[in-house]
Amino acid sequence: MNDSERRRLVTRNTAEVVTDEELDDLLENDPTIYVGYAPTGEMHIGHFTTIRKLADFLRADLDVTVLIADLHAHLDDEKSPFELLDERTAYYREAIEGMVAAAGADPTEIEFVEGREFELDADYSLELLRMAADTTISRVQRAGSEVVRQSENPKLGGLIYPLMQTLDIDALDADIAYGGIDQRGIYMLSRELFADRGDEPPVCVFAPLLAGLSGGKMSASDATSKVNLTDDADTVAEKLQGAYCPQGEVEDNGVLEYMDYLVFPILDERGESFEIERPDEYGGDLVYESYDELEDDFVSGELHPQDLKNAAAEYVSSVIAPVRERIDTDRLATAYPEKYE
RNA sequence: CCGCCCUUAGCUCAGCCUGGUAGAGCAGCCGACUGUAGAUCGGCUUGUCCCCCGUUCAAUUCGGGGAGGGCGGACCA
Repeated sequence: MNDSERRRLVTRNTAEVVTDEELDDLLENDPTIYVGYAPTGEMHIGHFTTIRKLADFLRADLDVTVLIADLHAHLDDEKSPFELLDERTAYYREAIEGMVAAAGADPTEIEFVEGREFELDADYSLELLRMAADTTISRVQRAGSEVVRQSENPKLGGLIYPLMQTLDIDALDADIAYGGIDQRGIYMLSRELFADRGDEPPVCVFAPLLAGLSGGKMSASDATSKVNLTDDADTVAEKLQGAYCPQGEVEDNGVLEYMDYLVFPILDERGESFEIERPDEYGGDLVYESYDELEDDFVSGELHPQDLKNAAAEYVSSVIAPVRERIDTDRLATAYPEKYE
């Protein structure tokens, strides 16, 4: 595989790369890339869009490491109780493997690591303390503001969080730090801290974040604003039916984003097209080979939101189906006892 | 260790002084209107009033204790 093809695989469907030049340099060798997920709430379709890209990284022949950041899950305002860390870690790993497989790659090629395996090592702890001694509260707060839960009475844990994430890059020997664009603040701080220590800063690749179905940002607490990986076909249809989707508008349109970032990339991989059934009175069925064609028709008014929603629900459901089937519901229940009695 | 303040609907809070089991805004849900959703209009729901004990016919309200949280003081050897 030549460099430009690798580059295309690594960067397609991303929100930002910092920096392009540094990435090019790395791709001349065999770079390692890592992404971390804190096993907090149930995984949803937003995770799928970032995880789907891991398949691209594997195809580009990168060394992919996935960190299940168990300590981070607890450190961030105790989103996960300490006692549930093991169960949630197991659930996250299983779900992530399912998503990678659903994206057409082999999950066994990924190296999975858990935070407690190395974040408690003496040298890691020492570096953490040295970093804490040298970093102001406001800088860390600002870096983590998009990721760490904000509250009136923030815990110390939320300040340690970005520092540990920075040390993880080093500890896992990652040349590239990958994550959602919400991670940008933390990784930009990481790059500065690396430079301060005289180390080579990581290249950062950011995935776009899916908008919420109710318009605006996706909210973890608003169940109707996102599709869960365990949602069945009817639930998916119900949620998409209720989605904010103004005719002809692309802005804040969650339904279109689902198509762009999730459905079309996967259809692409399978070599399938997007087919919309439409009553004759409205013009009959439609077929799209690419997202751009679909967006054009939507903007022009040729494609009505209701017809899009109907088809979108089916495709979204079919895309998450393999993940849904792979998730062990008993494990899910023990990982979230307050939700599944 | 000491002092002061806070804890009421999913969220932000009012009510408590002058006891009679509670309200607003937002959110949410339903209906109307659009071939979707939203916006708009109409309607509706929601509560161990942090816990325990006491006073009282009656406590969210008064008294005592406790828990959780916040702020300040003291200490700076």
